[in-house]
Amino acid sequence: MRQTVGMPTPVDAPRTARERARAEITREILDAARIRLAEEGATALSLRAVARDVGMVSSAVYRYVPNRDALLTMLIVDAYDSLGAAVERAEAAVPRADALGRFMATCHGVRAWALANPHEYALIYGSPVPGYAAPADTVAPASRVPNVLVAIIVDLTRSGRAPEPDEVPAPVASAVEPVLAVLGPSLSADLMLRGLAAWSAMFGTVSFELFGHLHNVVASGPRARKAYFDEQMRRVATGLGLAPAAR
Amino acid sequence: MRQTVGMPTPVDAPRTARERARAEITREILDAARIRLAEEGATALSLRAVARDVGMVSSAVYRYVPNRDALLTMLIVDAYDSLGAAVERAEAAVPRADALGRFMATCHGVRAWALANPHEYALIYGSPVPGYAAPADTVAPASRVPNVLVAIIVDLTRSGRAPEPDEVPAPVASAVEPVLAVLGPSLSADLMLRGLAAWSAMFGTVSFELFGHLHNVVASGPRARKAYFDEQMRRVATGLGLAPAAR
DNA sequence: TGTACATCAGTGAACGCGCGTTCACTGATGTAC
DNA sequence: TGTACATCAGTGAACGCGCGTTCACTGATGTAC
Repeated sequence: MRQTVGMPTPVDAPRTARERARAEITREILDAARIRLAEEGATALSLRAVARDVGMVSSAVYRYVPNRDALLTMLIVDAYDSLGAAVERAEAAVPRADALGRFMATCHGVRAWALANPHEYALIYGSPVPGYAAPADTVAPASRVPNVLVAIIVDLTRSGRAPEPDEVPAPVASAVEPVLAVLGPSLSADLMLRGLAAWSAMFGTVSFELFGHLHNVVASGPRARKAYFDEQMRRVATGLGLAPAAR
Repeated sequence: MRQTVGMPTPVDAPRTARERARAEITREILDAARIRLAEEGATALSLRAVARDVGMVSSAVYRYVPNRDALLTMLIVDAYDSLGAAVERAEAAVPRADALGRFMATCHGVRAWALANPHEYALIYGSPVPGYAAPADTVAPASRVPNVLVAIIVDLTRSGRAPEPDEVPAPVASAVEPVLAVLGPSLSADLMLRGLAAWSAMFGTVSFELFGHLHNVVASGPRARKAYFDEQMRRVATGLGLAPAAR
């Protein structure tokens, strides 16, 4: 259940033929579910349809998945992991000292993944699925992108290039205490607020594009859309204190 | 069908008893649908349930609503209008010269409405409903909030207090041509980009809060959440060129 | 290495459910003369 | 003002559908001696 598709855990590798088959079929079920999700969206996802796709009778799926909600959870974890891995990869390809480059790679990594996987994006960043409550398993995968952003900001402060922190009103400072405690004990409240703003702007901009709110607002060609996103993120980066000419 | 609930059109008022009854029952159906929507979300919305709520047999609803998609469209138009009216009201209460105040009133108006009507918010700003394509009727109501923002920016430029426009790369300038043509022929591409950023940040921040992404990030009390939002929007305002001490 | 038993995967039928939509119908309201 | 006909609202039954989940079952795979 905690097994991530495409990333077979080296420990706990299946030994017997039965275990091998079980792991493989579980993967097949998740793959089929992901395709269904991509084609019809989360709410139309049904166990019966998935069963048909993998060539089983519907009741047989219950050997692998306890129920529909569990399947949704797996897909959510999967989506967060897939997005996280893609973004980490994109960001890691940029030299550590190039903070602006790392930030822009992160932004474009998120957008590219979202455009390639719109329904999975909607599953995790769109309206919550009604009647479904995300369990704790999703927290860690969901933190992968924020972690990347925090790392960029922390590196920036370590290198002494972060902007002088502004004063933050006391109620605001205490409002961001939870995230400061978990992610960035070394960061000022001001810098964390900038980071959160960047994070919101990034996903807000992607969501607007993906959910159709840029229709008749930004020219619809892929190049125009990308140029628009790039420019907006560049401006966000400036707000974060990432100088256009890094170093 | 184009009749907006709560705002009976003075022209075309119903004359005969039959017409009066028809208008009233149509309103009852929409009200019931809105309540269902608020309680269970858009995807669970069914014509049969609405029929039960208003005390009719399911087939009778078809006298008033052609089908389920049409009902969804009415609810979407309704939601945009309700949000637009609330925001216009909040913004209009601030003196015209106080640009920052008008902007902040707009932001808080959006957030307050969203918190009060989470499912309606999700309907219009969350994941698109699968298999549903918004018709043209929704364009005008959807523009009410953007129109408010544009008016603030236009007033700002008229009064000569807008920031000096930055250079904008040519591909970006042409990307925002559609919105410049429709909403702000008098605005520079740079200022329009700032406005779009503010718009995205505003809804991005509200969506993050409403869709649960601030869980364990920003303290969950209503006061902390409001303080956080206020601070972020204040920073966005600064980026828009709205000085903290207006005038 | 061989046998007896336990575990597991997958089947097929069934349960009860709610959905959107159509259709022929009754009875009430409106309209034209 | 009164009557004959047309329009409309609402009923009730039905169609065909797909869903999640349970259950007793067969047959294959694994394990202990």
